[in-house]
Amino acid sequence: MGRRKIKMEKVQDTNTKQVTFSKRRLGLFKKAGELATLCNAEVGIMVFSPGNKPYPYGSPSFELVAERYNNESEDPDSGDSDSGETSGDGRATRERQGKRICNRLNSIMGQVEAEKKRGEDLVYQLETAGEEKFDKPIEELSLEELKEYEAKMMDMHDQIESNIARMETSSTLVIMSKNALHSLE
Amino acid sequence: MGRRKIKMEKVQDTNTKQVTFSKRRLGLFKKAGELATLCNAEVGIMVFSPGNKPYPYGSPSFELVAERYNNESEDPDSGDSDSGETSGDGRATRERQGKRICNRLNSIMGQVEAEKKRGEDLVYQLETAGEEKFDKPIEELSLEELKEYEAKMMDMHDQIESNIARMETSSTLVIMSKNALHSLE
DNA sequence: AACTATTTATAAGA
DNA sequence: TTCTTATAAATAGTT
Repeated sequence: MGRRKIKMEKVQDTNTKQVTFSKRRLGLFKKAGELATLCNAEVGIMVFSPGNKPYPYGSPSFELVAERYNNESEDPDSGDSDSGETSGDGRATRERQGKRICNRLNSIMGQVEAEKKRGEDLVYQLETAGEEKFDKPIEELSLEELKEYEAKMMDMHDQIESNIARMETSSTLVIMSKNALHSLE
Repeated sequence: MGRRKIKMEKVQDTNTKQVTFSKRRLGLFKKAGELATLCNAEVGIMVFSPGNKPYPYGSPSFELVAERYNNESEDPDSGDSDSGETSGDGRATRERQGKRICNRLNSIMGQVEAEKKRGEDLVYQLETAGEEKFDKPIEELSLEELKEYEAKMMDMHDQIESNIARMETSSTLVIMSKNALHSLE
């Protein structure tokens, strides 16, 4: 799957092995998430790196999936019945449909607003934690590790803030769409 | 990865969903085996189908990997970097505590990385959809298009909510980690 | 950390 | 359903 085909045996070069592990672990987790999303399945993965570091993944969470496995043989009760889509009404009810969609969009807008506020609180929390963290000197190694975590966390914040910003843009589109819907009535 | 690109949402057709589940579950397991072989890692996977049937995979075995995870949650001394400390006096105990928390943080970060990757795909999809809608006057948006757009917004909302929930966990752990490290002084 | 040349996975089709 | 094939996606080696 790359420039060359590789033999399915332990990668010898330490650096290459580390890179391969990172790439493939991420790829594996992505595939797991897609399986969960596409097929409405639950997936839990635990990976131990050659350095014996644990890397869990779970949808909804590794703990829940593992727990469910442990509790197996409890309830073989299974009900995967999908809620069937109600078939369309007559064409004359277009207006009512439009209003229903408007309500739904309004609801979404509310959730977006709440999400935004929640994200801001979170950023504040983490920034505070980050500042306090460096007030007092800690053991060298631990400090280094914490710095690393902080950097990763900031990246994550940027990512999420960016997502929220994009959602705002999308929200604008939704508002415009709502106006378009109104014009249909 | 096939004849056509598919949307990352629940497959509706029951038969198609079954086929997709089988193919992708096998693909996931294969990838897991390759990761284990190439990188000398240990991998355990548990999948619950939409029909709630369990499909375990493990290298060396799901049970062993899960058991190891459970053991290390309680005995963090088997973490990656060698501290050389094996006795159980107060300082060593605190060090273990700190390391356990650090390991946990690393684990969560790993999961977040994977989610981030998926989130980026989602945002891209949403943006693409938004641009397409701008190709024509907003008044010409059909109800179908609006519904589609709304669904994508919901997906994105779920994604962001999930990311934020994980961030909350992470920030809590950072605070705990900070406290634990302070207690080393 | 990005970037391609390739290999690999897989969505439809037979 | 199992097999095939056109295409999307993952990634090995590179910069």
